[in-house]
Amino acid sequence: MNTSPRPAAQPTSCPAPAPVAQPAPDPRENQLLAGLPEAEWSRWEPYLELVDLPQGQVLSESGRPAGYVYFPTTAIVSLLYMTVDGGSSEFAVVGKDGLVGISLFMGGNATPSQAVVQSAGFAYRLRAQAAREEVNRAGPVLMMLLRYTQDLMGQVAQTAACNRYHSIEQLLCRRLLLSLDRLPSLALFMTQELLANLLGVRREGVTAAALRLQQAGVIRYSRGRIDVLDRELLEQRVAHRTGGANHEFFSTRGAPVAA
Amino acid sequence: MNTSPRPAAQPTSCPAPAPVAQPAPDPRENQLLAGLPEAEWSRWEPYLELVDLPQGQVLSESGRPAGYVYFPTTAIVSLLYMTVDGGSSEFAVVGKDGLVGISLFMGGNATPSQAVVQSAGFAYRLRAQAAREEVNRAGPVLMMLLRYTQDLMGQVAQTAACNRYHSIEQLLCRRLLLSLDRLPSLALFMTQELLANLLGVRREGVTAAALRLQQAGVIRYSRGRIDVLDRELLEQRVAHRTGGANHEFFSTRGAPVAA
DNA sequence: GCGGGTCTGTACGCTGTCGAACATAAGGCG
DNA sequence: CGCCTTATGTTCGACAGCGTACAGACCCGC
Repeated sequence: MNTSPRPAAQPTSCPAPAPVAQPAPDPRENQLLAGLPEAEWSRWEPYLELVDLPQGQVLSESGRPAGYVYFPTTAIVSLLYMTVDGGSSEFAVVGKDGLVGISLFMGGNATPSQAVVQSAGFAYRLRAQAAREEVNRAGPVLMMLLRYTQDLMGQVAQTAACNRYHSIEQLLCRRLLLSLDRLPSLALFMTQELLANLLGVRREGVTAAALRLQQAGVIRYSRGRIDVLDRELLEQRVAHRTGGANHEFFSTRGAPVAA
Repeated sequence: MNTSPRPAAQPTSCPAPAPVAQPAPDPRENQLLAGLPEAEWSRWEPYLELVDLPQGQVLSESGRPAGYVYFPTTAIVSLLYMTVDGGSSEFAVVGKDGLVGISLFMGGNATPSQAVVQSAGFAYRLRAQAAREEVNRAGPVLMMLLRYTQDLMGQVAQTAACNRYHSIEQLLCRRLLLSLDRLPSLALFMTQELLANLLGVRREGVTAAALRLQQAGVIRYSRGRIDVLDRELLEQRVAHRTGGANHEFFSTRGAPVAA
């Protein structure tokens, strides 16, 4: 049984991925923005505001309403479910494939969750009010929102299943892939401690799993930097079982994110 | 590590709760229908069709599109995430508080999930086409849908957290409460085998936990029937830890569904 | 009332994860 | 260069949950 509350998975200031100023990316690197019809897009463009999100920044909290909807391009955001004792558990990851701030459209009581920037980078944001108006038009933007919400639901459901069936190593592999899918490079910047908090396991467990992965030539890492050497192996390991059946999952996304 | 695939959590034909014909309930026992403004309601009423759902019936499957949206009144439906090896894991429970068939509105690629009637009872259903038209009006119905989707997302996220942190006994307590919240009585009709499949644990684990609960006077059970004797105790046990902290969760719903 | 199917209880060995405490290594900074 | 902080590696005992196998108990139908 578990005992002490897992610390909320936030700061643990990682070595900044790149202290150099990155070029500001095109808003339409975000796949949702890219998918908008021309009409909606031209209406939106003037309102989109570029922001540079540092690792650890909290974009929205359960209590107070967030003022913006964020469309990440190079940033990656964790959605965390908060426990009353201050712990947390990641239930979804949002990058250039999605948007942060669904609850703004949805109304209703928000869940006790937090959106925290997990990997520093850029995002474009839109004032909540503007976003809501767009929804009321019931046009393509609403459809986009609904479609994404559906995807997100799938990701969360899968997370639930993974949390039930997967070993630490599998959880780790899946989590690395989730970040990998949303970044251009093969380098991830997160400590084992941070990963442990996101996954809801002990840091030692992550260490052990990471060691195995390194020895197998899947990854190489050192002090907060993880280089993925062989993505295919990573994908295999998500579904790999020693004994009998695998509880392999269907992949939500194009690439075999597996589970 | 896990090994053999958990059997999909479907039939295991339970003793039918009540072979007697129940009186057909008012559609507005469903809380979503009850919350509709008069105008929408009168437009809908003619199209609502009462159905008596037997335990085990599959309302929607990942592949083929479901033809109806269901609003349960006395029935309870499990949403299951399917693994490739035929196993399944419940990620949400829908009763009179909700609706089955969100994906109909949402478009996009559906997740590999299944909606299975978990507790026999009544529901009102609406043709998919009619439902979709209603959404396009962008009126109160859409708002209702969005609000419920938000709630559901919360439930799924909580399930993910529970699956990570909770012991079998806690999972069991939570699951009983989820059903209890959606039924009028204190009697549940589900075998330990079925519960095990829903929770993604071994049946023996459920047996052990159920024994403890019975000895503590929380429940009484026999061959597929579970009577809740003390709901408060049940709620306490969800958050109860032997050792240190609890990872107690916030409750999504009015009553302290806890976690 | 007898048989067979179903539901529940029990036992055993095994492994993964946990909690705790400590050891080593790699950078940052003065 | 040496100190200090942070990240990673290691060890140990404890135990929850797993897979397997089987025994009793209850219900139903013949």
